[in-house]
Amino acid sequence: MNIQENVKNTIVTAINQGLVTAIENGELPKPNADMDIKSLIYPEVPKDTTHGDFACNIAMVLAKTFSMAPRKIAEAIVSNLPKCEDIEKVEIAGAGFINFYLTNNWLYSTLEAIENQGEAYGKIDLGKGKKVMVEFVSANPTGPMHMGNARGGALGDCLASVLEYAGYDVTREFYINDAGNQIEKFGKSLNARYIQLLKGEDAIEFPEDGYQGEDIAEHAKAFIEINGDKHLNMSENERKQALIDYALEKNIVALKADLEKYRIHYDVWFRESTLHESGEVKRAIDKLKENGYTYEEDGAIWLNCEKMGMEKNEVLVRQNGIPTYFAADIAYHMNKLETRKFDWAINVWGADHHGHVARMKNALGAVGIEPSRLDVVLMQLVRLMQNGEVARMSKRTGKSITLSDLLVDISVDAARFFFNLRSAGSHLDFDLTLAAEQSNDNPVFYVQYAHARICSILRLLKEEGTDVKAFSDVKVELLKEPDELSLLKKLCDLPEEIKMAAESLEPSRITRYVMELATCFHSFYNSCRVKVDDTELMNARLKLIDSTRIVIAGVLKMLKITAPEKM
RNA sequence: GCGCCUGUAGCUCAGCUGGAUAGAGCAACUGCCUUCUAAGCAGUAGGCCAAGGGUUCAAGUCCCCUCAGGCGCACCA
Repeated sequence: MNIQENVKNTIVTAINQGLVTAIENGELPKPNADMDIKSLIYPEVPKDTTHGDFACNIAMVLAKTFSMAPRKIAEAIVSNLPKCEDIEKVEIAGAGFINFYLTNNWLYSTLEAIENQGEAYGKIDLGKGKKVMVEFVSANPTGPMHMGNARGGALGDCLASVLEYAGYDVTREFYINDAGNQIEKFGKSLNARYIQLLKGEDAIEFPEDGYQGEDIAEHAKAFIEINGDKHLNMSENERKQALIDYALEKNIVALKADLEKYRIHYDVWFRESTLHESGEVKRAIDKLKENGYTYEEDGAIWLNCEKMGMEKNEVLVRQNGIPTYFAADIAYHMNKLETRKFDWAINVWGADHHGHVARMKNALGAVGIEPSRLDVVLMQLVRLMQNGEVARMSKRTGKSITLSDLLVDISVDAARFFFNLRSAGSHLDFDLTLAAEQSNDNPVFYVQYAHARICSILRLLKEEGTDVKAFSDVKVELLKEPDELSLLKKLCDLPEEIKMAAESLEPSRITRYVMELATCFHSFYNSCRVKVDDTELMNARLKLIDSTRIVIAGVLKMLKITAPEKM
């Protein structure tokens, strides 16, 4: 049950009825028969609370249609509004706003909803059980994860949680790029380090475009410790393959471990190589051929993107017969949307891949899949700073800075919260030095502190024999201080916030919501005491803060952040 | 050159299908702990919403143009 939505519906119905009556009375002109006036009625929460609980601009919207002054229209509507016990008073203000002041009953019923639903409060049925896959991070398995993956991880994981709350059947997936060029490069790099370790630095030249990181040499060294030098006599291809098989598995295990530490658990780890082995890549290309979107040139097979209104054509199969990443990606999305029958696929990509979005969607259209079934959340890249300067390498270790390095300096709670503070589209500078120094300033502690404070009061009162009462035994109407009401209002907002976060694919809304909720609580805490002589009032406030505790804990759990009872 | 993203307080960012006086946090300043956790609260100050045009009763929000920054434009992924 979404209380706010119900209240809005009540108001829409009332306004609509007022309109209809006014038209019947002849106080307002008759609109065209095909005009759906009801759909134009949008009550919204005014920024300024003195403008009522909900405001509606319908009179201004209809001014032109009716050729009347907005205030006149508003007066006609208001004088014909049906009686409604939830509406305390209605005022016409400003240019023609109709402001609704409601009784507090709807706010009080929030406490009942929280009691009934517990930590599930806030869940809605926007998704109606539709199957959606969120694919995120999908970091290159040739090395450890960087700061961008840290942001993408927090973003994707929380987006998945938000969609779960919104009623979708969500699968989290990691796409392992264990095929293609970068694996080839990985193999060449490993091979070079392997030979250098056994036969000396000068025995083989390190590939120009190879992976320079120390982790490559470490893999080669560990490989030698296990297998000795027996691979030296094999063909280069056999040796490379053995090295790749060994190092890739190690890397994947490390990726899994790092992500688990970051509290991200995937339902599926999907390997690109399986798409090649199963023939799905070939089938995707055949399908494109069949539908007339391919042609051959210079010995390569091309996708005719110009035919789909795009500027540039793309290679699907190289001259050497090896399919491109793009071809595999088309097969992958066919696998998601056709083979595995997901209704909706969401990918979290770094903004540097934005050029790929339109191509991918068009390619889906070309194989007969509705492109709107794929959404891509583009995340702006993280620019890593250290001591106020742009940093590429960690000054401490000399290696590039990884997710695990980050988690040495700041807590998982702080990292997840920080990376979900801003919308995906905002460019982000991340100063590791500052983050480590000021981790106490991280707003996550502000929210956790609110939770701990509530727990502390509950503990104290419990020791004195006072427990939280059931909603039906509490005189909630005693809650009427401004800070009590704004806290109630904020609690009431959660389902609506979930809805907006899900619709806009912006989990950062929820992070900001829970901060605002904490603000409401802290204000309440400073202006109203819970432990007061008036037992009825104490019980009402106790109910209020316990409900707040449940909501904060629930939201933090959704974001996979701990909710400490003491700080 | 073409395309995508961004530009709002000193700094980092919100601003919901256009709505009433543009909001937070940090930094600065002033108050509030013998009473439930001061990791908190209340308040002051800080703005030509990058510049210019347009649409509208109404523009930070929509359209056009310019400027600045980031990122793309491979038989890489």
